[in-house]
Amino acid sequence: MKSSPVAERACGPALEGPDLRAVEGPEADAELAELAKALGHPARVRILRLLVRKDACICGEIVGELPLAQSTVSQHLKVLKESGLVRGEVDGPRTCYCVEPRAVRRLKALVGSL
Amino acid sequence: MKSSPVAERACGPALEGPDLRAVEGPEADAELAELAKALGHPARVRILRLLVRKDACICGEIVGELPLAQSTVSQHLKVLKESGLVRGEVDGPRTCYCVEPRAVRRLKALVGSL
DNA sequence: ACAATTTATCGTCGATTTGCGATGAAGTCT
DNA sequence: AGACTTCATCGCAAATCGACGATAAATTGT
Repeated sequence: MKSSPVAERACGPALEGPDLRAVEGPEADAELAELAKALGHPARVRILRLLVRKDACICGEIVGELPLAQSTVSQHLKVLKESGLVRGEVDGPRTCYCVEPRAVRRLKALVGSL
Repeated sequence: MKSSPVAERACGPALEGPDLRAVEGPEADAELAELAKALGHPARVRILRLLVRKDACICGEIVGELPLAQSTVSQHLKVLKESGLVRGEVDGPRTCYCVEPRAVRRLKALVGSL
C-alpha cells in the first residue's frame, strides 16, 4: 500500500534557504523576463493562484476549473514547470502539481526591485 | 521659450491616490497577465529599469543602451506604453518616456498577492 | 525654405505561442 | 489480461511576436 503517511501533503519538500542571487543586472533581468513571461497568460495566472490556494493539486482538477481542453492545460502547466514556478511529481496515474515557493519568492523579490 | 522651469523634471504629474481595484479575481488575473506579458522580454525589463533609475529618459538614449535597432526599441516602448507601465510625452522633436509609478505599484501589489 | 535630428510606423520575415483533437504512455482496478 | 483513468505528447492551424530596414512625420536650427 502506498497511502499517504501524512494527512496534509504537498508535492515534496520545498527548497529552503535564502536566495543569494542578485535582483539586478543582466542575469536578473533575464530571470525576471522569463518568470514574467510564464505569468503572461491569464490561464497561467489562474493556475498558479489555484495551486497557491490549494497547496497541492492535480491536473484533472485544474482542467475542471478552466474553460480549456485538457491538452491545453497540460501545456500551460508545462510552461509553468519550465519556468520553475511550479513543480510536478508523478503520483500513480496522476501528476501532483504544486507551487515552488522559492520561485514565487524570487519573483516577488525581482518585481519588488523595480 | 520653453526651458524647463524645474531642474529635475520627470514627464508629468504622476497619477496619485490609492488603488481601489481588487488584487484577486478574474479581472485581476487578466491585469496581472497583461502586465507580466509586457515584462516578459529582457529588453523591456531593461528599459523599465533604465526609466526607473533615471526617472526620465528619451528613446534615443535608451537605444544607445541596448543592442537593438531604433525601430525595435520603439516597438518595445510601445508595448510598455500600452501596458500602462510607461508613459511618453512628446517634447519637441523627441519623446520623453517615463515610468508610471502607479502601474508599477499595481504590478507589485498583484504579484505580492500570489 | 532647407537640412538635420528624433521618433513612429509600415512591410516583411522567420520563430514562437495558443488552442485543439488524436494518440500514446503509465498506472490502477476488477 | 483487459478495461479504465489520468496525464503528456504529437501534429496542425491561426495568431502573435521580435527584429530589421526603409520610410514618414514632426520639430529644430540655419
